[in-house]
Amino acid sequence: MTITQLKYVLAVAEHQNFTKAAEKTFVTQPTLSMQIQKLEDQLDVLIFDRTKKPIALTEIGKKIVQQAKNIVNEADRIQDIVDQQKGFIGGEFKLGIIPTVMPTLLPMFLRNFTNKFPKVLLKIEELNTDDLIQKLDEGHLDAGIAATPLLQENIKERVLYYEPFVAYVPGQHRLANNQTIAIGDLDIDDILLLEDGHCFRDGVINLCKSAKTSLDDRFQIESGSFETLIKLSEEGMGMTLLPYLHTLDLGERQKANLHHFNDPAPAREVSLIYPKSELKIQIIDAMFDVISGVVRGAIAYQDVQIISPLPNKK
Amino acid sequence: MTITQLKYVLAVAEHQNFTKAAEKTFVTQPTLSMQIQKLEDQLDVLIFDRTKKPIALTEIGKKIVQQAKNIVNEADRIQDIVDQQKGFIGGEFKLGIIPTVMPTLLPMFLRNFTNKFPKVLLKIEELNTDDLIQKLDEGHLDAGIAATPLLQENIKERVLYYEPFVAYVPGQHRLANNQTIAIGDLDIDDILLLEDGHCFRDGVINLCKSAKTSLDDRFQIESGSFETLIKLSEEGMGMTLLPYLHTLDLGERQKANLHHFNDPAPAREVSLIYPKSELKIQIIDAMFDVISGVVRGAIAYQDVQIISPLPNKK
DNA sequence: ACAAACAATAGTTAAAACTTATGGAAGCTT
DNA sequence: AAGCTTCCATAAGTTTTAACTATTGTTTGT
Repeated sequence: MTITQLKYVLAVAEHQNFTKAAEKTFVTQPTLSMQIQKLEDQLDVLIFDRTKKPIALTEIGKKIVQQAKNIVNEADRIQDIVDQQKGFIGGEFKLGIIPTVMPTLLPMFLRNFTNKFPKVLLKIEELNTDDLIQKLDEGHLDAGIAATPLLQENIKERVLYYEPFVAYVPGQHRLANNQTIAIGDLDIDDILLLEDGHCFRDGVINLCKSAKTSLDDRFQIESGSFETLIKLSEEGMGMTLLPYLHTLDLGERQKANLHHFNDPAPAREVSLIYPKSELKIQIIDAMFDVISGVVRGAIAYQDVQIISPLPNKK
Repeated sequence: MTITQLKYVLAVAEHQNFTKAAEKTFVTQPTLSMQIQKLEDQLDVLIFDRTKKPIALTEIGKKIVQQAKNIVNEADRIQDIVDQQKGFIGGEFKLGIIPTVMPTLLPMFLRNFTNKFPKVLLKIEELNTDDLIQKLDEGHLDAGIAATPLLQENIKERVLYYEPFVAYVPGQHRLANNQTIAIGDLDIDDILLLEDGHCFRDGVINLCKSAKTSLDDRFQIESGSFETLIKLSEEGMGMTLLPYLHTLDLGERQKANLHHFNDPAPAREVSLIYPKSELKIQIIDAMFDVISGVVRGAIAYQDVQIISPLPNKK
């Protein structure tokens, strides 16, 4: 049994297809067939049920895949241990970022980071929180940036910053004349929300719940971008809430419509999250330091009230 | 990097000698040299410091060995998972037994076990408790039989039986006329002990401590076998304590010198112990069942007071 | 029934893992 | 200090195996 064989098994298990798995592992399809057969012979079990379409794992195959993941992960850590000992910061690093953080945070630290650690090959992906957690668990990502706390068993969180919610209230809105705004002023039915799947949406819903109203499921306009929400808001469809960093990019005219909350301002906690296994921890450390340094200049809020990003289950 | 290479590294790390490690891994010494060099090249670190005599691990080498142990153990478990799925009970099984249990317990279950599970290749070793725990941790043993509780982080215990202490009091001794005996009657300075390293010795010392006296370190006769202790006892050197199963082998004349304790009789807890990793758990289960079945007929004590086998640290 | 998709098989090649034989350094011995 | 032993590295040759290309065999869908 070799580590390579186990990697092949994992690839086939993941793609449920020998040909695709072969591409991903950079070998030809017959190589996969043979090596996996050899492993099956040696263990004297069938790992895959080849009669099913698409190909499926047998009962014991599932257990073997689980264990193979352990082994391959542990094996990968050896290079990591060596890198760490040498203080080497490099290699591939896969980072997932939630959509509502991506466009504002990434430009702030990306150049800085790649300059400082040129040997790290960053692969960045935009993912919502659920997918992010899943990919971290599966080892497809090395780290992620998301709103926290997530209360996940196998994931560690290191807080990068607290980003206050800012209300965008167009001129004709009932709250337009308030200098500042209180959580109690909010009415969920009056607020434009991002479409389902964004944790910022869930954060806003939680915020309003904590105020007074209970969300009932009547018609609401939802969109995937804050730009759209702002436009809709100006059309008189209601107010909306933006994360603080997004407000920095607005034009002067739009900034006039911003209303900050009274202290303690509601805020989301944005963290660097990564598996407890701490694979590539030295790169994670480096990234944390860079982002913290960059953000410290941009966000100076002290007195905030953290709003949970988790959807409220019923 | 291959699992084989990691096994080679572990072998050399263990034996601190390429030649011996080569024998143990059933390859020639140059194979080891080359494969380990290859791994070192690939990782671009030195795992071994070859200038030291005997050969030593480098700092990073220690970390690599630690991780390699994980990987190899996890890899071994795959075969185990398959065996378990198939309900196959077989393969090599290394069992360590403490000296004071070995001669009485082993004959009781060995034949029974090998008959029932002919495909298990039992390798039994006599070891004192400390060595046993260490070898379990290092993966050199699959399970052990020892006096418990041991309070070890990585070791599970399953109680096989409670074995009462029985006093052996020769005719001329001050306690010879007592029908039964109480813990309070014991005087540590008057009791013949096994030599240092036996946990039964520590058990007896703990027992006497719990009675009244504190052990002071003046001259005592100590021996490695109960037979010697009995002989010495009959020579008038004092009394001694025996584990119950040992008393079954005595002649009629010697049995007359046995004095059982009042209830609750002091007893040692004898358990099957094994690493938390539960490698080969199906064989462990089988062995537990066999031994429990055999012992149930021989030991029927209910009301016992468990004496710790751990040496009392000062 | 035919094409497409996909895995298995056959045959071949290059790499690797292992062997035996040998060399060289370090530590003991007398 | 010369000689012996121990022990690891190196060299050269052999065997094994992991990979490739090309092809065949099955199943699925049209």
